[in-house]
Amino acid sequence: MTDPRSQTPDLATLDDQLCFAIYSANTAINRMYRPYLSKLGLTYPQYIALLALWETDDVTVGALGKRLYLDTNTLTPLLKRLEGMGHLTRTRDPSDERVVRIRLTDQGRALQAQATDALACVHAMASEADMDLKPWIEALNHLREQALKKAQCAGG
Amino acid sequence: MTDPRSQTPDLATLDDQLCFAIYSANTAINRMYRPYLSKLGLTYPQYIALLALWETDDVTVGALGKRLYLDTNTLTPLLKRLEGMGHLTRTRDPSDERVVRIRLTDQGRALQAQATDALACVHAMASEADMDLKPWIEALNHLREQALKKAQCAGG
DNA sequence: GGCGATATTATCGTGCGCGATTAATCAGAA
DNA sequence: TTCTGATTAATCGCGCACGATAATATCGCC
Repeated sequence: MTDPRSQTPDLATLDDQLCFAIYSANTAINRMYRPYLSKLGLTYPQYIALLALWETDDVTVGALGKRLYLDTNTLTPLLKRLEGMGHLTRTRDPSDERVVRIRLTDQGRALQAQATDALACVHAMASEADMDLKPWIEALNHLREQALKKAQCAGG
Repeated sequence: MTDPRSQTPDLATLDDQLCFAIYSANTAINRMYRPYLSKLGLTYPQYIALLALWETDDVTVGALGKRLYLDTNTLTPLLKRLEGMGHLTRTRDPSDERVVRIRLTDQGRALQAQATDALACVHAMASEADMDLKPWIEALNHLREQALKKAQCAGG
């Protein structure tokens, strides 16, 4: 216990922190996508939302939020902006007026083809770094579930 | 090519996207930390900044920004809030009035000991999930560097 | 010394992310 | 029917992330 580092244990240094590694990797990926997405007039979260909609269209705000792990306080204004751009429509479900259904427009669907540049960039990065993305993605998804479980525990 | 999924190729599905895996893992980790940090009156980015300062104190805003991959437009208001809480001081360097030096107060240094709960939570998660964090962190740091390189390329 | 170029930090506007609250609708019981 | 509680979405305020711009200080060159 006379380790000189006992005052600033390894656990507390920035490079040893999982939180900083994920935080900074996320902003870095965001910055990598940004130039491609700005050509399409999209932000990163808007792109993420469109990814979900390209996969499953005609969903409620709540269902989309569950898919993206976001609440309506984040989604509603984001979706309004995408609606304003003409990429989707937001309409109350006549059979249950509480629900708002999100549907892509033709223009919104057409965006998917235009977004290939961003994807190509990621794969270029992966191949340059000799990385196989699949295990990464699976591991990160697993990590997310673990963290969410812990978050629900503590946050009650 | 008669695969029904040819209209929505695998590349474009949410769960196969590295960007979504990191994005959602980051928000999940954020949520895991939140209850512990809110007890200390800190936000997640404030905690990240303090991690850097606990490691290296008495730095300029610019140097801290380089360490955290953030610019002054993000850091200045964040540091002002930490200053307002009494965790650090912001003083112009008399030998170069352009520079602002950030120094932890005793109170700011004392926070490090109080932040162990958050760390314990991460390690509990890791052990429950049978994860060795070290290779993860190294790999994520590598990923960040690759992404930043790509970002500078494209955005340059 | 004076002046343009560079460096460092601060400011402003927009769009997330989220805790807290509110509003509107629906379902079911009295 | 009417009232109560639950569900769904929207709104508000604060803090971060960042592009763009501005303000101040320093340095190099003449």
